[in-house]
Amino acid sequence: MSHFGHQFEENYLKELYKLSQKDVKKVNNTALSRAMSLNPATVLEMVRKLSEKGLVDLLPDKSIQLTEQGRKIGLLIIRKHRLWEVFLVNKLQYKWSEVHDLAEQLEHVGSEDLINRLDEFLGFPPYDPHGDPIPDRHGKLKKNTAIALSKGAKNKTYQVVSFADTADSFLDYLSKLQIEPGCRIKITDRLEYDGSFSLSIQKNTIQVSEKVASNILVQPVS
Amino acid sequence: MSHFGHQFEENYLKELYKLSQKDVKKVNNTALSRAMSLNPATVLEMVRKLSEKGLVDLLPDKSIQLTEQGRKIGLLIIRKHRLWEVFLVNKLQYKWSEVHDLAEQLEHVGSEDLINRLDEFLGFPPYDPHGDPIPDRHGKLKKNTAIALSKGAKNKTYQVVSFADTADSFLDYLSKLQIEPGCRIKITDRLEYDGSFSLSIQKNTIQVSEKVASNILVQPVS
DNA sequence: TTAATTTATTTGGCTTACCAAATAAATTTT
DNA sequence: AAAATTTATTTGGTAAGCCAAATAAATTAA
Repeated sequence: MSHFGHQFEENYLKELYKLSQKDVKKVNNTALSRAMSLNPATVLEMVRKLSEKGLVDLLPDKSIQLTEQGRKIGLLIIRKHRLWEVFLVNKLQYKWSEVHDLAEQLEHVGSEDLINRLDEFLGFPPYDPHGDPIPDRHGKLKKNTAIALSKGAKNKTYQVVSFADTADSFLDYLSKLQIEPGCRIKITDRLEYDGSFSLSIQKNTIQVSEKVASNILVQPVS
Repeated sequence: MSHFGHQFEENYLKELYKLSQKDVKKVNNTALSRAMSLNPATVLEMVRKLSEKGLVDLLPDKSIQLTEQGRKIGLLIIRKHRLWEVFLVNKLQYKWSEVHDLAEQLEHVGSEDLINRLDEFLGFPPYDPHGDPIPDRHGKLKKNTAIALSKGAKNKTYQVVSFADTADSFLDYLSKLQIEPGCRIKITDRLEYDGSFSLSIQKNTIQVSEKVASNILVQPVS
């Protein structure tokens, strides 16, 4: 079934890359299984194959680590994903909240050459429509200094950079609240009871849960 | 493995559609197997599944026929394939001879909405880079009425559809003359002596040999 | 440190799309 | 019509990627 190229492999490597960015601690089998919504047995099996291929190292403490080669592929998939998102939004007039699922399919298509051409066609965009930086063709990624909005302080204003959760339903919810990359949000209050936030956005005040706030990545406005 | 959408199904339906166009005679299991380079047992199995899904009819004489529903899907895949080819050639500067494999991957991506947007983005091209007609969103397929430019009439304007000769050197020559699919050419004169043509392209007038003109496929502009 | 819990691993099984080889059925040659 | 050939179908088997349930090992709590 080489019909499918290395789609499965690529998804594992991409997820491992994401996890390695997110958490400081080691990535173990349970973490990866949960992140991918797959059975641990399945993941263990696959991870061993990746290890045989030299894409992953299985450390003695059972943590899973990308090799240099594996990291490169994971990052390439992220690059592809984000560039296709730019294409869908800038060229095909999709809303930024609609493109994730399509990009998940497109990210496995074709060659590195294709994505380099797409990059050029799009004018080498540095960020995707969600505000996430796009790795360049050498794998260089801009540093992201964003914090979760939930870590912000009352009465301070922040600029939205990107979102930690990329589910379409979440992005859809955000766009209905007019929360999008680049916009400004002031934390007007916080409810101790359930940790929820009152936010002021363009003269509207809205309420969001702590979970939502923790998935909105922002930068302090100077 | 619904992970892969209906990629397999789609390939069978696409191939059946192509066969139904090509040959007048019935399509049997052997023909389909050969066309797809698959074992007859494999194909029989799959065709039965397609039949259960109402995408294909198995006639008493063992011939395989697309149902209306199946035909629609097959044609949609062809539409997707050809539109992606146009994208790759017109926007990403691929050569016509390089795009088939990539288009075979892209044709299974995403939704009908995606391809309609792509269609619009590309300006509703009637033909792909190989000169094959692209079905419109309603499944209407233009009759391929392309003729060689050398068969055209003086003082008439034509739109370039494709090229009969696909040698790199020829395509290179054409692109230097700014002759490309979709562009308009008016035949301003013809030299009886050697059959060569005077053409007007975007306010420039150029001379081409009869041989060159015979390899440029065009459509009359109404 | 013992018990409880969490994590890792093994085992047996499922489904899908594939194949080779055997048999059955139909068609073509002779 | 009988023989030869081609086509259709059946049978048994493979590899991937997945899962549930059982067991083993490690970690955390008591």
